[in-house]
Parts: sequence; C-alpha cells; structure tokens
Amino acid sequence: MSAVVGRKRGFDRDDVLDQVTRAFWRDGYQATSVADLTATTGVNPPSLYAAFGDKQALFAEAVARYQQTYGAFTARALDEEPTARHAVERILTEAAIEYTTPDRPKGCLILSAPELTGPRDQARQAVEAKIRHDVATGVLPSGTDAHRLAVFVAATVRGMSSLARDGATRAELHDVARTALSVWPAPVP
Amino acid sequence: MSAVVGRKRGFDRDDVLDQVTRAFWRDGYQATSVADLTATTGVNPPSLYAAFGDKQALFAEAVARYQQTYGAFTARALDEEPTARHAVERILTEAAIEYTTPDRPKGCLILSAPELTGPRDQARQAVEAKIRHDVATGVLPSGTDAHRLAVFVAATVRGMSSLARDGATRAELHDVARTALSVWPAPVP
DNA sequence: TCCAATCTGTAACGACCACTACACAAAGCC
DNA sequence: GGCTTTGTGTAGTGGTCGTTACAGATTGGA
Repeated sequence: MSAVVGRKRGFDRDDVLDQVTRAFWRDGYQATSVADLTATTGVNPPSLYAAFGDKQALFAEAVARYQQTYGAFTARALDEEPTARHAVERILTEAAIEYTTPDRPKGCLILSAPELTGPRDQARQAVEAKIRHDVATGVLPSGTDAHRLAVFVAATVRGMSSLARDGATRAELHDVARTALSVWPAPVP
Repeated sequence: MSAVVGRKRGFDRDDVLDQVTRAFWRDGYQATSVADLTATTGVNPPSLYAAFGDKQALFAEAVARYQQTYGAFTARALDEEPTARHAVERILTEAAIEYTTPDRPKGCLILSAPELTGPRDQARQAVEAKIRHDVATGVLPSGTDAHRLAVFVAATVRGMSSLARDGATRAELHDVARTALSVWPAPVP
C-alpha cells in the first residue's frame, strides 16, 4: 500500500490541498493556473503532479474536499433536521454565514464553477426528496409542489452565493434567506 | 468624420459584434479566445483588432450591445412601468423568457461574468430607487425596506440566470418568479 | 554501506495565448 | 493612370499555459 522506502514528501498534502481549494474557490478552475498554485503553495510542479495528478484531478479532489468541509453544512442540515422546513431554514441561514466568513473566498465553490452542474443538481434533488417525504408523511399539505419549491430554494441559494461574491454583507444575505423562507407553505395542523 | 477613401471593410461590423457577444455570453470572457472569435466570425485577427481594438475593448462593446438589446428588458420595465411592483413583476417574467430563449446562450451575460459587478450593482440600485420612490409617494407602506427588497429581487434574478445556465426550463423559471413575487408587500389601500 | 525507491528543483517541452509587422489588395481623389 | 488611404491575409512576435525529462537528494531495507 503505502511507500515504505524512498524520500519523504516535503509538504503536508492536506495543507496544500486546502490552499489549492481556496485558490480554485476564489478564482475558478480556468483562471487558476498551475503556476499560481505552485506559487501560493510553494510546491513545485513535479511534486504537485506526483501528489495529485493533473490539474483536473487536483480540481476534482479540491471539490471533494470542499464538499466535506466548507460545503458540508447543506448535507448535514438535510441529514440532521427532522423536516424539510427545518432543513431549508438551516441551509439558508448557514449559507448566509458560510458565504461571508472572513478570510475565506466568498460564496460557494460549487455554485460558482460552471463545470459543476452535477453536484448542483444533486443538492437540489436532495432538497426535493426531503420535501417530497414531508408531503408523503402529511407534514406538508398534499398540494405542495415539491419540485417547484426545491427549485425556488436552489434559486435562492444561488442568488445568495452570487451576491456574496459581489461583496454582499452577512446581514443582507440573512435578509434574503428570511424573505425567501416566508413563502414556505404552512404545515398541516 | 468617416473615412471617404480606402478599401472598404469586408464584413458587417454589427453582425460580427453580435456573434462576438453571443460567444462571450456563452463561454465568458476568459474562456473565449481571440482565435475562437476569428473562427466563428470568419474575421482575421488584424481586421478584428482594427475594428474593435483589443480583446477587452471588444468585450466592453459586446457588453454594451447586450445591454441595449438582449438585456434591455430590465431598463425598459423600470422605465415604462408605473410602480416598482409592476416593474419587478415584468422583469422577473421577462427574465424567465429571455433566459430560456432557444438559439441563444442561456441566462444573462452580465450576471454570468464575474468581472461585471458594476453593471450588476447599477441594476439593483435602479430597482431600489424605484421601490424607494413608491414608498415616498405612498404606493408602498412606509415601513418597507427598499434596500432589502431590492437585494431580494437581485438574488432572485441571479438565481434564475444561474438555473437557466444549468438547463432549467422556462416553466421552472416562471415558477421561481411567481414564488418570489408572492413576498411583495401589499400596496397601501 | 550499497541499493532501490521515492521525492525535489531546474529547466525545459510543445501548444496555445493576445497581439502585430508586413506586404498586398481595393477603394476614392487628382 | 498615379497617389493616398484603409482593410485583408499570412505569418509571425514574445509570453504563458499545462505538463514533464532529468539529475540530484533523501529515505528505508538488505
């Protein structure tokens, strides 16, 4: 499995991956050159390629890391909250915070990268499934259009990320979240 | 003023500018190379540079053209509609149509280009001014937070453009628009 | 201590980038 | 028909892109 012989790596792979993730997050895949990455990480090209493969593989790993750290709040909310309403409220509220955390790129890496349509749609599907479940179990009125509501949530989150990238404040994003939440259908009594 | 002597231009400047605009619209500024533009327009680099200047100037002119054509519906709505509510309803409704028109790039050029924060903020300011005017003239309740409402509209439009880029249908965008509009404050009776 | 294996730094690779020098073609004016 | 002016096509410019060949450094095992 792991190498037992040979010179040891001169950098912390996780640290470098985090720096790379932030670079891609801030500037996007195309606008971030390998030269930029070697400059910010201090790791020379051959070492970077040996550790991560080519630029696309490095980006893929950065995205995976993002989803498991900075962007994990969405999956957590869907997993831990009892109802779709609770989950979406938490997603929007935490998005306002996460998208405007100081000393980090603003907005969401996945929502900002044109090439990540897959992960985006997966997130929307997960929200939609949670809504559908609540409709099926009588938490939400039977007339609720799960797809429509999930698409609206997707639009809201995307709007929040875009605004954050343009420098919107945390308070402004919180207001967007609160306004969007006000359209949520009243639960079945 | 205009040149009276010399060889005439071998292409229609407006046609080429439209093709260039669509290329930037579809792929973005960075991802669109001058070689791409010469290929799609059939105009060789020296002619392109003579007619439009460098790539940045060409992009600026493409953006200006977009604002006066494909993207003019926003300014028109703000200009022609009597109230902020009417204007925003029309903006969202027409956005659903414009962002999903066949044989065109999807979404909005200005909302998709990271470098166009200026025009984006101008649009939000215009909406905000319209709302503020309605509050001042008693059309909207005096407690209405014009900034908050305008930012929410901005978030909605950005969300719609982002969804359109990912392939959302016109009906889905219409639903987003309708849902967002449902938060609009009731007018003063 | 010598070897095989792995990593590192230098220095390049060909491909593409935005951009242009230059010679020639086409236009109006005399 | 000259002459000036302007656009076109060819063929490049230097620079940056992602990627890697290669030689030297560093490691554990024999």
